[in-house]
Amino acid sequence: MAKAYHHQKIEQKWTEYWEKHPVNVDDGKKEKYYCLDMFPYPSGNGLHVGHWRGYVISDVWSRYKLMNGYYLIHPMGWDAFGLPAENYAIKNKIHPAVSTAENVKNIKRQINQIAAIYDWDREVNTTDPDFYKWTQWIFVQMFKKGLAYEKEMPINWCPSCKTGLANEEVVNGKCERCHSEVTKKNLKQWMLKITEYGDRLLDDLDRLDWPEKVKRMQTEWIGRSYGAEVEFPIDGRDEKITVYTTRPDTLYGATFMVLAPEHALAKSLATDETREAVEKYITDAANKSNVDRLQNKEKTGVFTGTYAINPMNQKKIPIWLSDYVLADYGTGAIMCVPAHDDRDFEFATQFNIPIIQVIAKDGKEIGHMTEAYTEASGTMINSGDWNGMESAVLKAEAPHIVEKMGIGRAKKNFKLRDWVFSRQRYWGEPIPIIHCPDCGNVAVPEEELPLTLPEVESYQPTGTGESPLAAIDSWVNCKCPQCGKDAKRETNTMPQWAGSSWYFLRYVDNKNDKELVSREKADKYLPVDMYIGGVEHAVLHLLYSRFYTKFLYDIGAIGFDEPFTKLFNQGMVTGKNGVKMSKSMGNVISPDDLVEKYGCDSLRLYELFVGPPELDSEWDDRGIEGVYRFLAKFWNLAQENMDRFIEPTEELTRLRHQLIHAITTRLNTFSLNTVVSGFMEFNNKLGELSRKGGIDKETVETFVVLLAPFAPHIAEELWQDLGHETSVFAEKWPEADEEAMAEDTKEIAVQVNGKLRATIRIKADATKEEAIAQGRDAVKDKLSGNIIKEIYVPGKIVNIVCK
RNA sequence: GCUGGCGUGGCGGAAUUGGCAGACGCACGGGACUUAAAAUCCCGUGAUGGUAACAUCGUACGGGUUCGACCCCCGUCGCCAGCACCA
Repeated sequence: MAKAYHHQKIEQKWTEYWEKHPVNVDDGKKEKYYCLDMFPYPSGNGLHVGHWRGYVISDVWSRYKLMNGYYLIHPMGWDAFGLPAENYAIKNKIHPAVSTAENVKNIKRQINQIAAIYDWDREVNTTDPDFYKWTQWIFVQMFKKGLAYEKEMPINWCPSCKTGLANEEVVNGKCERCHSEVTKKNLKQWMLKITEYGDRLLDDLDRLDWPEKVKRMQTEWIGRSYGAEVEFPIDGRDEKITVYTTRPDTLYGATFMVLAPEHALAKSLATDETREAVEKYITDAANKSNVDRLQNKEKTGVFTGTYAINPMNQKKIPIWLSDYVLADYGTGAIMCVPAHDDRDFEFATQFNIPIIQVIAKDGKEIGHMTEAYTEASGTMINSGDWNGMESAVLKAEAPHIVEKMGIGRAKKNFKLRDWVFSRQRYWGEPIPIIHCPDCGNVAVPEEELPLTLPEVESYQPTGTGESPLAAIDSWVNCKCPQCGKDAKRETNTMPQWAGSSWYFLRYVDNKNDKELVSREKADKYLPVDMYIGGVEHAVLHLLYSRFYTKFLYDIGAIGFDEPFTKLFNQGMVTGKNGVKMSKSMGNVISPDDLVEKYGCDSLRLYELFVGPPELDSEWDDRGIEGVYRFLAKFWNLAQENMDRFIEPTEELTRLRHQLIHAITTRLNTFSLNTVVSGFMEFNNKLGELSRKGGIDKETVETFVVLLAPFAPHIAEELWQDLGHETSVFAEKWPEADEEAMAEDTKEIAVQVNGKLRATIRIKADATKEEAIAQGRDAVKDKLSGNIIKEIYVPGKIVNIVCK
């Protein structure tokens, strides 16, 4: 009786073996390969099968690279600052550090069930003072370079989380985390000047092997545009209003101007007649919530009573206020060309403002326009000297023309805003700044870092815009490091993104107490070759990390300026009907029971088999039975043949090489679901051959080697049973031999008039004439009329066209 | 509204990118083994007609290009994602 497949026994055995005999060792000669998972937040809920998927994908890829001769950097750590731990602390009066440590322990246990080859010596935790010392150090360097600055301004405020938010954290006017409606609050904030890196963040996307979708999202988020700033004199005053436009070619068509209600000149433009209405409009606009502004796009506005002069034709144009103009983009003021801009058209129609067409549409002046003509193509009309020019050409030249005229300049703009970096919460890195009445803002001296988070009695956020740290007098009051006078500490903390913006650097040198990473190790092991995680971070974490990396490159801390060479976004695993797994929906599937029942190897395979790795997949527990049966079948097949292997036949050798080829190409294109189906298909074929005449040892061995990255335990056990004393992971990934793969004959389809009528087996080297002759013969009773054409696509098809 | 992606059996999904549609798995049906069940193994399984060989239809819908279209082009519908007054 052959040995039976006991997954628990085997998996335990090899877990212990790998513990003692690690398979991934740095011999100093191998090339490195850095495969990184987005590190998890240690949630109290533990992992569900969706989290597993990403980790399985990265481990399969890592083990594949290992078998291709690389030394792997494949680390894991904890993104452990953040609100859930803090909210838990508020509710249960347990220090976040305590609950976090418990959660880490549990999730680490779960992650170990995956049997991924993580190098736990490299583990990092963003809440560890030895780690956040460097998070603070980076902030200090940014402060010294003027990239971290303090500013009071209306920022996005989540009334439920009671903290300010970055632009990136506001989704459809709601808090990214808790989905409460975001309001505006005027707060003094630390900001990071990410806009200074706008061009590089955009241009360098070209160099990255990332999904186009993510690149597109970042491109749109950064939102670079080219145009001109043009100055419009105010009628009867010495002042000018500067506007930004991407369509300076339409300058002659500007029939009015609109300022954001928050514009510095807004109030002063009112006349005695309009003052009351203007002031009311400004107040109303200030009270409008983000969601209001987003959902209600009907144009509102108020005429200031004042006019500007169109600098091209000296015509007087009315100045209006409207909240469709954003205060914090461009100059907060726009020139309006209703004939060629949808929004201006809507506004002009509503308020009866003249519309002047300046680009001919289809060579014509339309007269009464019913909609704006927004294309920059056509001949200029009603435009003085510019008449007759092509608008597309003029669009590019106009910025230089206005510059020469002394009324403006070429200008580029970004949608990207500086990063609001202060959080009014407890569980984050304290911002290492001291406010001195004489010296102003002074950085905490580097030798005093880390500035540790003090114990606090109440974690409750105050809601006033101050962090709970502000209540600790003994901590707040300090001496200025520069002049020694009484001073106060900054009490805001950093956002959760701070630690995750650079953690991947620390893994390669996590015990260094002199530098955040040594240049030697950074040069040797970085950057990350493959980064695997969900798409939800497309513009948050991934943009911030790129910014941090570029900054650290600029100050010479590291020698590369893009952190992640290749990115893979795995799809979500959902419950029935595509519903996201969540505690409240009650549809969370824990991997623990499945590992117990079917084993780690089966769950690993099923995580891949459930669907294409880049797409969302619905979890169905029943499907795991299928992969379990496959493993058990393969196991039995191997065991039964152990003492009766036959010599390799030509067919077996061919199949073996075809398998190598199929698995390798599918693996290289990340088609991991079809890798698994490929294994199953081949296993079925082997079963058949085994019943018919037997199978050879080499084929089974190759199968085991190929299966190893996917189902490592069963592969090791079978490898040992096949008589090997070293780990299967010491094996080199096999190569397919083209010649051995080739078949002497091939089955091809024969069509008549494009319809399948027969299949024939032809010699692989058959000539066109031979193939067609054979094909014609096979369908001779299905031909009617005269043959007018005969087509042969080598190795694929014969098609006979008759009429 | 704009941009991008997708639409294939009862279900999850394959199809070497223009060449035999539905691989593989689930589910279902039949059979073998068993006192019986479970497990396991074998066979079948897009629809319609036919005892059958076979024929016709079939990749959201309507058209087109081609010897040949799930794949390319034009139009329509539906779903998903991102952005959302950025001038």
